[in-house]
Amino acid sequence: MELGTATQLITRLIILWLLSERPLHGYRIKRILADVALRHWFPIETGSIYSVLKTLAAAGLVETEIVEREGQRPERTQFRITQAGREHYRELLRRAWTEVGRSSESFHLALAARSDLDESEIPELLAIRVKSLRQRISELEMASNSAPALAMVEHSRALTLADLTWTESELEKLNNRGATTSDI
Amino acid sequence: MELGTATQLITRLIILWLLSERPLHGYRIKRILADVALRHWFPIETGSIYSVLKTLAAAGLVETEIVEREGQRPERTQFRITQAGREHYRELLRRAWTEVGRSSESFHLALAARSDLDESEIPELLAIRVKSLRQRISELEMASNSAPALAMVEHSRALTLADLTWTESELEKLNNRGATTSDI
DNA sequence: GATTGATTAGTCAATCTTGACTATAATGGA
DNA sequence: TCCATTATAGTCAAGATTGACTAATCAATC
Repeated sequence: MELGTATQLITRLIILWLLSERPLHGYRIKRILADVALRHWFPIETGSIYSVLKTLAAAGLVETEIVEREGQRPERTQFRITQAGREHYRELLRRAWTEVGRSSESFHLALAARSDLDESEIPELLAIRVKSLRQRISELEMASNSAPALAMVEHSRALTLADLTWTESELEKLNNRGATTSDI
Repeated sequence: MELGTATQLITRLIILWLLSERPLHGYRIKRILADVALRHWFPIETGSIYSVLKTLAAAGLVETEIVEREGQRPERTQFRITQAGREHYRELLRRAWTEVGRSSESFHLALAARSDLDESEIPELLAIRVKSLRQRISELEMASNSAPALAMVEHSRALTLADLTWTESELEKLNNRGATTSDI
């Protein structure tokens, strides 16, 4: 079975990841993913959960386990990962380990289109970016550090730091240039 | 006017970016974006171009300039950015400069779900990742270096290098551990 | 002048994604 | 006891995205 977009890959991967541990119903998945720690890393909308479950079921990667109800609560459909699902999941995981994402960042467009804003705006904008990056880093430092999360956090921190370094040096270049031009 | 997904933001931004320079028709945009250098950074599918143009037109950010034909070729609808479109464009650019993307990477899931693959697979997978990252870096080094592209390339290179460093150190940790365990 | 292949300009059905909304049940407080 | 609030479990219409496909023209070759 083929996958479409990058979004789709990650969404399926997340659902399969949760189901690989134990059978779950849609709403439970929704609640698990709503947890602050997870939502931050893997944001998925409510609708997508059910949509993806449906697709996975159609592909035989997941199957309806039971339709049960607790007390007079609404019915809920529990899903269980199949053998095929487990194999697919592990295959997706291998790809996730090896493939380097080609995320098209809007910041890159900003750089390419630099001349479309007043050059005088750029230092302020970069300063805001620096602030955002610092904020992100401090968030990461306070992040929960259970063992598996730790690697994620550290990887993310390393990349964000590199971004910060780059951005700061760009900003400094501008400030120096600005200083020399106006001081002479 | 509000924007939905991150995908949507970048797609609109790209189209507005191209239109900010001169009026274009859909197919021309398609060809411009099909160029290797651009496709690499900002991949957009054919269908999305026309879809986004339609949305932008409905929002008054873009207007149909002329429907012309060259010789007996099919008609083509040319679009021109409006004043509102220019303002929106510049606003999106400011956001692109300042906002730090929260891209949900599947590699992070791979790290979180590390125990779902055999630990013995991990070194090979990391080695492949290292190779992919090296490849990406050498691609970036050969990349076209017109002035606006340069900043993009350097930023990307800095982040990819940080990723490489992180991944290599992770791999080395594993190799050392493997060596000591099996050598004693 | 016929055939083949590339180019042009875009369409559209299938699929995916979003998030506001529904309908019921349990809970807490006055 | 009654009412408001929150929790449960999901639906669905509206919008976004994909990419294979169409239908015509032009260019080159046989």
